[in-house]
Amino acid sequence: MWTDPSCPVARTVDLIGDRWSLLIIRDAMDGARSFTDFQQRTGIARNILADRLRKLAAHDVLEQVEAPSGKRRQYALTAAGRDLFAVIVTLRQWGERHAFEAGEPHSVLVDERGAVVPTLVPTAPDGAPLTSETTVVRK
Amino acid sequence: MWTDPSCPVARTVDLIGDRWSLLIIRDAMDGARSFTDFQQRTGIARNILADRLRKLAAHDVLEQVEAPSGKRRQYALTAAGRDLFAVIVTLRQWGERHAFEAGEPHSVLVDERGAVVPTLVPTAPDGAPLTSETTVVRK
DNA sequence: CCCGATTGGTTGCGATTTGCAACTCTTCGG
DNA sequence: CCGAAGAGTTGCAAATCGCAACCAATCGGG
Repeated sequence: MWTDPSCPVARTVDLIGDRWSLLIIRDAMDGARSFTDFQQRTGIARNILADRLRKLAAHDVLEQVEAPSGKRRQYALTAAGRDLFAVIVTLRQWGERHAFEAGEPHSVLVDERGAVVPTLVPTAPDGAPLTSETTVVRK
Repeated sequence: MWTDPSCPVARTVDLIGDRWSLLIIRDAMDGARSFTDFQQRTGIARNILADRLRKLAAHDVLEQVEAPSGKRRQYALTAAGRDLFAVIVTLRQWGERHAFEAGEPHSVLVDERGAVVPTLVPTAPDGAPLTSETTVVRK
């Protein structure tokens, strides 16, 4: 089932590591709920969207909920799906730094007061910044 | 060229958002340098690996460097590639929380002292934790 | 200096996966 | 009750992937 069973990175990538799943999750965090919401925001093909929504639901990232006043289905993030927020934020912040020309405009993530969300940096328990050179994977 | 030109998440996903690129970057951060290093660690097909290494180099995530004592090529992360560390860390931490059964063993990321790297949480400038519900994307 | 092993790919081809368009079935609004 | 959306499904054609075989350049030992 897993690409590399002992590595949490590989497992996560197996579950959500394709272009469309990540964009679907992004849009769910931005308020998308219906099939056509997702289809229009991402531009994904409808059959692939149906497949991805099924897989994300099967992996407990999304769930189907009954709309309050009707029969039409809605998709909502589960607790695990909402917990992907940090992943989406780091992808966004990397893109802002490295996928835009200097001065090229892009959207930004702000909190309820309108303040820009600070860059997420891995740190040691004492607060010192960490990099791949100052960390190691222990089996 | 871009799936959604104004969204930094979409741009990042366009560049590195496939299963193999992310695993290649993970392995590069873990010390992989040669073609066969990457091939053996990921298990990727050789032609696909050659293609991904080319693309990652074209997008300035990896670069080819001459090995000190010889002609054989090595791949190294660029500054932009090393800056993906936070992305790999959040993917890893999500996987640890949601892709393993309770009690199922997995590798962990530790700093030079051996201390486990704390969970990365998006926060407001004042340190308050943020979620997708307490943030908004401003165009 | 020569030979076999290793490294770093490339090529061909069959198996999957995607994307597009058309079609269906249900539901919502008036 | 009728027409328009919404939510998928189906049938292809085209693009990707994965495997195995092949190849050229090193490297390493004798």
